[in-house]
Amino acid sequence: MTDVAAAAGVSHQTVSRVLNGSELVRDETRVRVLAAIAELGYRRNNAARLLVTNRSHRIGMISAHLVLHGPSMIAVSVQDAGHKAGYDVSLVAVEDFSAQSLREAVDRLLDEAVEAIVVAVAHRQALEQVSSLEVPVPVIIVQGVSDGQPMAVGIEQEAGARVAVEHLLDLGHRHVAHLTGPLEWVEAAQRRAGWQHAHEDRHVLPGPELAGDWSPQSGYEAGLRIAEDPDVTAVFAANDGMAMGLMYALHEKGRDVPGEISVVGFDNVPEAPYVWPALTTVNQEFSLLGRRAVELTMQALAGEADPSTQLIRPELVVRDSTAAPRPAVRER
Amino acid sequence: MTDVAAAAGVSHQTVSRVLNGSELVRDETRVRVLAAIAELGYRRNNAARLLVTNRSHRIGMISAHLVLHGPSMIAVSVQDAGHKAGYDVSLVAVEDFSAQSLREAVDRLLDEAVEAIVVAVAHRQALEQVSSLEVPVPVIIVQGVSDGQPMAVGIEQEAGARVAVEHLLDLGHRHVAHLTGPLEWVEAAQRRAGWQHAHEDRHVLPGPELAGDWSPQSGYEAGLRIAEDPDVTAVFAANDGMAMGLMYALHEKGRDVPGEISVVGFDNVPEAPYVWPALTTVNQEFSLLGRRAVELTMQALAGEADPSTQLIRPELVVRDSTAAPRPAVRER
DNA sequence: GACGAAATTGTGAACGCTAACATTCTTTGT
DNA sequence: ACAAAGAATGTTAGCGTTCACAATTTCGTC
Repeated sequence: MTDVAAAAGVSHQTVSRVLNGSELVRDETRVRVLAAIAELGYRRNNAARLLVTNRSHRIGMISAHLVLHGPSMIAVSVQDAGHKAGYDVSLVAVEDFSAQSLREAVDRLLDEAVEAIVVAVAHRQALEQVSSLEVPVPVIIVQGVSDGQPMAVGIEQEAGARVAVEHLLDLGHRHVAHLTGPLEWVEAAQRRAGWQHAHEDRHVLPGPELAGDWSPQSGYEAGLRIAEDPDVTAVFAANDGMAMGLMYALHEKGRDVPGEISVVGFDNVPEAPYVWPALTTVNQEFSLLGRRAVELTMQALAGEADPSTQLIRPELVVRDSTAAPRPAVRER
Repeated sequence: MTDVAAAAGVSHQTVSRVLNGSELVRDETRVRVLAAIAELGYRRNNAARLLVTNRSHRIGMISAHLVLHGPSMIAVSVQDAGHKAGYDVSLVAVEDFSAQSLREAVDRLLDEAVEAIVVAVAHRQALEQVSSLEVPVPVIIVQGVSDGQPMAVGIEQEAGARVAVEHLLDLGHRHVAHLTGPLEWVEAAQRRAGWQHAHEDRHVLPGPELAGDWSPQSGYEAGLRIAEDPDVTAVFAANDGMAMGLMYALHEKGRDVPGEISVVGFDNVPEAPYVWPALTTVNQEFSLLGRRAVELTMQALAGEADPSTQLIRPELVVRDSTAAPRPAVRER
């Protein structure tokens, strides 16, 4: 900077002012400085800047299970929205949800001088750990959010599950079976709750509940069992991957989808329209989620803490994997 | 740091020494300093550190199309491997491959004081732009790598494509059609080359070539056309998403897979085993790729430039979407 | 044509750390 | 017991910015 100042015949402070867009510098001077900067290929040292300003323009994100569609989309969208807001985003992936590894993740981010931390881990345990941690910067939650949680933005999982189940009930199915995600995931628990409540509202008992782990493999295994049960005419799987595994098993066992059994997924992965039959599922607007998360972060940074939870409502996408039950089934 | 020094009754330099693991400090003193650090909750300021050492312990990564399976896996694996090597990884996603946006991406990373840049963009144009850019740090390429390219680690796309096509030819198909990715992607071009060469080696003409864009949608459209062509008994799709769209179209048109037409994909996405029929595809070891990329980066940083290209050989995973052609087809 | 206010520019210190060198303690050998 | 070598610690000076304030210039006014 001193070199630039010398080349432009001004003081280093004037160079600094030009760089920071101060009004207090004559146009002519500004031009000279800019020219000197260009000529010398000068690039300002952000470490020095951070040292004195204490503002890193960086936010941290803690994430997990980035191989899964949802988490990875969220990570990308937060990163993107952050960049657009002029912030760098540091991502650290955790592999388990112990107090220790969360602590490490937070520490790593704090070492990078992040101004806020976005937590995108839907594990119940993780969220508890995080909220019990002493963190000297704002913490924003973007997954596994329940209503009334402060500093959080999420997708209304329960509403999404409800509309999926209601769609099936509306088609005439007496009840709907549910293949859950791992219930330690808030998302999974909320989708399950939505499934239950949809039945309760209509005063019918829900169909059988099977436990999955998000993987298509677990969907496949569940499918093998469902194929044996003549009473099941509709299944709501907690994500598309499991729905696909499930349909695979049904095919394998010669059960027709949707002729004999209807299937609904959740997530609307890009492949969903192209499995056979095209999967009816629930679409989540991840990019909107990222944008909202960053907006909230900016508010927190500006001190305008808005404690209300922002919730985004997902919507059902009807395709070919759902249909009315066969008349045969309805005879009584 | 001064506070810690005071609390421990030593000079700030001794604290610095403890923090940097210097040998030149008595055990007893070290313990005192550590205690003071713990008590005061002291955390060293990396900006100040970077300012004087000029080492950021950060590497940058330029990526694109993070919604796609491959790029996103690569991003995650590099990030992960980087962390394990003690480096933070800054990711910036580019949306087009103009000189300008690449320049911006590089500048953004340089502003973050990265010590090296990993480029994970398989677009031919992007790679050309990047190599023509003046970048004051080592640049490592991890996608769209061709043999003999310096500072690069990649997956042998052509070999992968070859083994896929040879599998089909071995099953007795006379030739194999190919659904390409966008050919500006080096990957797509290489897979296409592998498909061609496999045919050349056996002195047979390749089947028809159709242009796709990675999306299941484009696979679906290609599938509609292939379904009309009685001469096509086997298709090699350049990625799994297109393969899935393609199979969907074939189903829709009543063509049996693999009975009438065999299909091979590329990538081995998690859903591949659970589409119907389970997709034969080519598996790429992304986590290995990330590790290798970081190894190479570390070498470059240490000045041991190894100009040889590291290539990883992908392997075929045979599932149910491929079979010998029907005898009917082979009658002549 | 000189006065004051506003606009523009400059000066010195500080941010928290490490590098380089200086100093003070311990040993060790005789 | 004393020098010399080596181990452990301390001192000082930056790294490249911005901040707070001081100094200088410019301009409108009478």
